[in-house]
Amino acid sequence: MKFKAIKGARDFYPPDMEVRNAIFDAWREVSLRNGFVEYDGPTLEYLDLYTAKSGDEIVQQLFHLTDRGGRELALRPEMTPTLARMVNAQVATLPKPIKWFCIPRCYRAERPQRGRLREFFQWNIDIVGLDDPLADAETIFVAVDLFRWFGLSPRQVVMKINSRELVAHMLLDLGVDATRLPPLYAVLDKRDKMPRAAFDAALAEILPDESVRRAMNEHLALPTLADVRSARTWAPATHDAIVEVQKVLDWLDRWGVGEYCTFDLGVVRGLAYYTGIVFEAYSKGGLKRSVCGGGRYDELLRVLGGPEIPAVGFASSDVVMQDLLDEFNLLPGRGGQRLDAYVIDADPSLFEQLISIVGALREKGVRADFSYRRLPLGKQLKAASNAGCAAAILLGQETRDRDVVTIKDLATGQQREVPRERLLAEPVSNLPRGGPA
RNA sequence: GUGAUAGUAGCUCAGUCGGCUAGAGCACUAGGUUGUGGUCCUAGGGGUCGCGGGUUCGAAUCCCGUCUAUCACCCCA
Repeated sequence: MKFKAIKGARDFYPPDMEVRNAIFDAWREVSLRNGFVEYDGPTLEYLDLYTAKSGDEIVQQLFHLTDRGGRELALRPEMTPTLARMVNAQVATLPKPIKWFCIPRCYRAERPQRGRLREFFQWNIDIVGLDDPLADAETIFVAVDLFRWFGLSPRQVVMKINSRELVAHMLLDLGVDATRLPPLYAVLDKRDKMPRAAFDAALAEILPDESVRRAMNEHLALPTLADVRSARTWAPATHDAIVEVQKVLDWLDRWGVGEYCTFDLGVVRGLAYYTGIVFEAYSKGGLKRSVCGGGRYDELLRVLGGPEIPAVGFASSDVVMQDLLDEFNLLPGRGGQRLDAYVIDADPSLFEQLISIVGALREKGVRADFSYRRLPLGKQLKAASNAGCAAAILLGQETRDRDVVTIKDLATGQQREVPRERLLAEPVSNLPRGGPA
């Protein structure tokens, strides 16, 4: 092959498109049924939108170009800066809270791996303008609601919930210097991925005081929120953070998804801008990858030139979602095209009538097709089956003599005659199943 | 961007101590079948063995480079 798709990009053949659409449909339906509305923005943005948020290093990790006017542009690596820009532009007039979702195509100039490509789709859910644990809880609920949509059980996926604020205040209470927190988050985020010795070494570099390290390791290993609460006498700010996490967990219980959710002090997220609740969903199967992640980012809109306005949200990629569904055999079947009716002539002399009937059916919203070649009846039926069709409509001698057509249910093999006029007047009620959606 | 492993038909793979026109299953196309499909039988198309170079009388097979994929780093927005 002389020409290939570029590295880390995918071709979507019709069967792949079916899977992708099934995931998009789920994302869209779940978003809508939770009260979110869809938005979108440009794929290309000014490069500084991303450097303002993430610093200059980000440039190495995204595709960027200079246009003919000398402007530095970038293919969007994520949606949040665009969201912030759009919200900031109309922040005075948008009714709050803003509940928006988006399914953007995004680009990252990284080395591709499983679950991680250079071109991918992301599902983004954000609530802007509501500083209340209820918003955090609802955001998490939406992610879990998607798992339920696909039939994923609490035995297959888990939503781990934590709070940056809680971790921060715990560490301050335990004697950690405030300036050490950001580098600590980065190390803590990788705790499960690195060997124990490497973790200890990295930790010792940030926290030279061994007694502080020991206290931290002890307290961060506490399995439940109740354990944390009773571990020692915490400062008021720490106590407030505990109460806030408890509220989120209580709301999720009340919403009926408590079984999916668990408190986990190990989830801190690598990103610098998270300010409160953070969460990550994981497969409980072999897939050792986070399938969606997010949290509260109350500073970001201000950093990007807007007012101080609270926000919480998450993102999840179609690549990881597909891997997750595949792992549990929940990918929708690749059934081929869906047709309602395949119209067949038993004799080439009926072909012109066939075309008229196909035209009339299509006008009524019936997904109808036919064979271009005048094949024997058996071959046309075979073509109907291969097209994934519910019904065949046969035109034959009976059509010529009595103006009736024969409708054959391709699933059961049963067939019956129907006057042509009746079929065309009420095609949906005369066809075995399917019909316009 | 760094390192490791792999690449044979659309898919899953056989074939390598270097040797004749490179194979199978599935899929695809056609026929068996002039008014009844899914099964079955037969035949066919499809490969510069990822690409380029080297060694050799001779390379799918050995060597180098490169591309792509996978894995570990980096990063994970």
